[in-house]
Amino acid sequence: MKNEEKYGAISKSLWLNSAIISKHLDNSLSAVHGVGLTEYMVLHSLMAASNHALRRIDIAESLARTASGITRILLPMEKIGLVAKDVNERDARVSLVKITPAGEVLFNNATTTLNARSEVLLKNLDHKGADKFLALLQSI
Amino acid sequence: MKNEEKYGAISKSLWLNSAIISKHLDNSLSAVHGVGLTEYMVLHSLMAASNHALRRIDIAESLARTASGITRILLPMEKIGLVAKDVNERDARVSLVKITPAGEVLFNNATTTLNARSEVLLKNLDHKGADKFLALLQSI
DNA sequence: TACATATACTTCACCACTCAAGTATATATT
DNA sequence: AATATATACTTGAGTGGTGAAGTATATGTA
Repeated sequence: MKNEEKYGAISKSLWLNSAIISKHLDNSLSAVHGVGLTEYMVLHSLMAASNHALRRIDIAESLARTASGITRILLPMEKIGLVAKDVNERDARVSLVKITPAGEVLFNNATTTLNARSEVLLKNLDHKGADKFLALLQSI
Repeated sequence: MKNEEKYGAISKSLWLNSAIISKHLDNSLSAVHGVGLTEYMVLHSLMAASNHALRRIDIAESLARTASGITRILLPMEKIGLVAKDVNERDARVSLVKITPAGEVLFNNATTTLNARSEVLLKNLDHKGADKFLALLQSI
């Protein structure tokens, strides 16, 4: 019984803080740079990839989105020139995505915003309920 | 320079894990109970409130959503009987929301699902990159 | 070689939001 | 009491997704 209660508190701390934090960061990015957290994460994945290119389905899995969601997200990103299509010569089914120089610039600027915003968020959270969040993660 | 780098890693760990975790939990709740993480959080807020009732605008703020978003989320929740409207006699502008018995049942079931799913997630994350996440939070 | 099955997307119809603008009620100022 | 301003929503138009079904290419099996 006591373990159940304890784990319930851990779980709650996890979903509550995760949801609120990611939503706040998403709002900040949208307001300042016109891209949401998902778009930023796509750029981040591309930056981390070899050749700065990835398959759509791999992006989907790593971001916990569906393939169709990635298709829709990439469409406007291609239009404004943040990413571009690339072909895979060995498999005509895949449509690789690569980041453009403009995409890299936006990614770097957005990273600065995100770092600043994270700092503020962590301080705010500390006042309210972040201590539980921390305790949770230490206990894993 | 070194501090900047270190904080950058902390920030990244924060947004990446928060976004992925909340998305996974959202997906699980939707699949099992037909409600998303936002709806669950609304129910949670109501359960925690005195009289199990809240103003829409307070829900919006605590969940980092807009007032109009809350209006739209509550509409289907009212239709399926998870919440109900209540009036504030002192201020005719406010439209209080209260949780129904059916809402409480769903909330309790969803909590069980969420706890189980959180446990799995935390274990999975440990394999990949949760250690950074933990290190981050310990360092705050 | 032919056929079944799997993979990598894309498209359609729909839900989950956001911002800007509108409505109704409350509060402060004169 | 009259008017300006603020608050608590709601509505319209548009973006960020989802699941199911469709298309094109690849792979395994007889």
